[in-house]
Amino acid sequence: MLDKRFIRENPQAVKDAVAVKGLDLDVDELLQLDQDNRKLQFEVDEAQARRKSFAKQFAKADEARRAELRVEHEAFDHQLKDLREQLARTGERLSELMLLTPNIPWSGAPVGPDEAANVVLRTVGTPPEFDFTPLDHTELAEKRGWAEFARARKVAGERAYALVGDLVMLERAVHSYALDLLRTREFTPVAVPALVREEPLIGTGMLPKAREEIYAIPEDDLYLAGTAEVALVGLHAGEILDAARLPIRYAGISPCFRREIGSASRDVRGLLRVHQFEKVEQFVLCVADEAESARWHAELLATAERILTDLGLCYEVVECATGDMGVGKFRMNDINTWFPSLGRFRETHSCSTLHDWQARRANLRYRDSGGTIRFAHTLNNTAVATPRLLAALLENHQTADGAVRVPEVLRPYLGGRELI
RNA sequence: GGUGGAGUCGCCUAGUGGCCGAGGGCGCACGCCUCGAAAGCGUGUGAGGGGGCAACCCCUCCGUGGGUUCAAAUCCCACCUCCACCGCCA
Repeated sequence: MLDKRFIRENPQAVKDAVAVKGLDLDVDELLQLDQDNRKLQFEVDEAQARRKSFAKQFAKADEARRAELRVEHEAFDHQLKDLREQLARTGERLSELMLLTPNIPWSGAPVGPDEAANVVLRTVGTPPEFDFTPLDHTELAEKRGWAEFARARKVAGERAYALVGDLVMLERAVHSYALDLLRTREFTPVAVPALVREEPLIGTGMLPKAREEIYAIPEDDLYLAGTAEVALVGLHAGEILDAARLPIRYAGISPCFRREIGSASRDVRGLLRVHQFEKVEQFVLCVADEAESARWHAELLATAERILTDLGLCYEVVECATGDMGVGKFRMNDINTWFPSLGRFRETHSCSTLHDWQARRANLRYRDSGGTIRFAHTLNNTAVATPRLLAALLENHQTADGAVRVPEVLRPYLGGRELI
């Protein structure tokens, strides 16, 4: 969400953002509604003031005067009710549109309608070369008895999987390693609810835009979150934090659920695109300073890169285009990891700065040293998301005899084993 | 799941229809006092929206949403959350 005052003063910037992000939002309608709304607000305020003085007169009046006042009030009351209804209507429509206002993307973002316009900033590491025919992760996992697909689908439908044996231990190792690394960087581990209410989904910007991507449990008015970010922002929604508490750094862990409606019948095989997965998420809540959040963005990105380097994986860092970054984002960098079976890079991490767009929705503020209340900046990036990252580890570190070399950083979590 | 109780300005609390335009205490800030501090005394101390060039003014908010009334923190209804006890349960 943007500041109404900003929209009023910079309508063109908002229209440009709508255009480069490929959105459908009538900014002029929004401006008109905003104007109407303020006019109505003024009229209601005036009427309300009259009503208050009315009630006061009434309290002091004798019975005869009261009878008169009652008659006068009745006419006036209709008017007030009518104004209130009008205000409620425009207010409702206005907030609907406000929830659709995009963040203004940073000037360095490539302009383009989708990921085809993304720009690769750097490639780190080299894809492995095999002197044997490598298996894809699905074949390898099945060969080693590390996953159940057919049986899992009996239980949970398409895209379902069950990890088995050493692959479970590897998943745990990857998560433990990521959490430990983040703890050394003063990120507090938080295990958050994945089952969430509507408010935090609106607060983070997942709703109303991505409704079809989210599992809903209507009996209980709950949803399954697609990322820990939902709960992490939600934890502080509505609060006014003391600036001394910032920056807040969380390593959020949670199961993540995605309906993958937009990707129906893509990547249905294996562990690349699943409905339920596990993620360690990096999250930062900091003061509303562009330089400050830019520094955190760089650090979140660097940490993710460090993780991939530690895991011995080859990756590329991408500057995401305006049309790919999503409504709320100021800047987004994806990290794509090399998958031998695909012969290309696939997204494993996504690093985003939202400026105060998310904080405005979640009403998440802080009091700065001068006592001024401001909306905070929020940022997030994947640390590790499995099983997609496990698939990368299997494929990149496989040996000729169907084993997988364990990256050194994971060995302490696997009883020192070099191979699984 | 059942029964009972509760949710007020950072914290504690007063407040059963008009004097609440929300009182008090704690905390905090500033001032006085002091060599300095503590104590004491005094003053101030929520958020959001709107109007005006401005000093300033107005409106909304007492968990949330409805309702009753000329008038609601206060009465009614629903929901949310918390507490206690009972039942069930990984």
